Amino acid sequence: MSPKDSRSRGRPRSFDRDKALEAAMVLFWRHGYEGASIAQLSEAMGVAPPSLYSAFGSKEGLYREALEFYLAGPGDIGAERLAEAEDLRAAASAVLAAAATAYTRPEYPPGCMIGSGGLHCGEDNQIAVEVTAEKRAATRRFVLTRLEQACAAGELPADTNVEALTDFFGAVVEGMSIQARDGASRERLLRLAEQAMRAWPEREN
Amino acid sequence: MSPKDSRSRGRPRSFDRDKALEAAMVLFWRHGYEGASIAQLSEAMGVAPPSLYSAFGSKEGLYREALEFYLAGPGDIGAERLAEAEDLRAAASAVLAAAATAYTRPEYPPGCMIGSGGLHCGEDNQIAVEVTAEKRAATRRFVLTRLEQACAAGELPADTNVEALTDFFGAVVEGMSIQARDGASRERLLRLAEQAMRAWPEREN
DNA sequence: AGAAATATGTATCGATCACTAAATAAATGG
DNA sequence: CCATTTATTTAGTGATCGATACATATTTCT
Repeated sequence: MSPKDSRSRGRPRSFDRDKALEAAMVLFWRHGYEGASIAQLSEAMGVAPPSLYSAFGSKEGLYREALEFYLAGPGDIGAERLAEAEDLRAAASAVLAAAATAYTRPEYPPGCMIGSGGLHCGEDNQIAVEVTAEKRAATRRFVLTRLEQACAAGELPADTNVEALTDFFGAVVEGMSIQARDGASRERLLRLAEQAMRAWPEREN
Repeated sequence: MSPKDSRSRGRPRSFDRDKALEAAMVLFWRHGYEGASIAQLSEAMGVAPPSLYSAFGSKEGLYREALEFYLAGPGDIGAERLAEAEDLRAAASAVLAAAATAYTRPEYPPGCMIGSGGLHCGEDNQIAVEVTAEKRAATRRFVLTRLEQACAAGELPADTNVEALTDFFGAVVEGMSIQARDGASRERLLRLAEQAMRAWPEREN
């Protein structure tokens, strides 16, 4: 099952699966699911369509793997630090700063592949919309769970509306992604994040 | 030039241009520029392709007119009230509330056709991305100008970073649009907006 | 009435879409 | 060596894309 397992039978794959995935990720990132054609993907990946389909199953399968590749690579803004940090407010600020950095990497397309991706598709490709939305939803669930814990532990004022704070936090991240796509600089996004943190409750104790 | 001008020569148009535009707007709104095909648009508008092209020139022309139709109709969140209101902070809050309402109308697709629209297209359709981004940019320019005036007039604290506040405000609106697309209720968006307003400076005088 | 102008319906256009059938190449197992 | 297995190459599949040619219908202008 694992790729480095004892060499399986048959002709070995002639391309680097991760390098191909990286190229596909960039194309989907920049042009969206429908905006990246198999012909373009095939060319950018250096993999002819039959091999592409043999390795990834379908365009949808390739997209799903590209999303995972993104989340584990340039799309990782370290949201898990919310769960580890002692100072939750500082951790939230650090996540926003990481987003500002991640969404303005000169070597990658601007914005977030997930936060502002997969929003629109034709009727035949709604699955791509759903797959991307589920990634956003998973992040929001994670943040909400963490904020509920924090509220119970007194790290947040007892009257905090954690759902509203979670939604707000997600909206800022997603809005930053759109503004990055519109050309906002890293510094500008960092100042946006600083402004947003004024809505984050201060510690009480 | 005007449609109700003295009847022009030639066979009169047999469909209601605004009704057709409304149908096109809804399709573009829900599926995006590339996700809405001419065949779907033609069917939804009740207008065969030759008449469609005769009336709107091209798919891009139809999209541009649908955007204007949207801005003047269900997409109007009353941003101009920022310029008129005495209490700028209350006006900003009202705009966010109007956005929460506009993005969750049961008779229309969720979210904002512009705020979270036209973000991704194939290389041949980048013009649609640019047209939509320019609408977002125009709104940001308007808000920035207003906040600069307010800062000069003492309606905002003198040390306010108006650019950061403008970007933040836009990000919240755009993030609300994405969350609406993801199924957030109107009430939830209103609470998000309320949370966001905590980052808006209080009056000093 | 007849000419000019504009819109409509029918029937497509070539290009591109996601995807694959068939033959060939390159590896392992016996 | 030969069978088996898997990947690659070549050359396409039918479907749909945005857009249009052409003939016809309906109006105004002279």
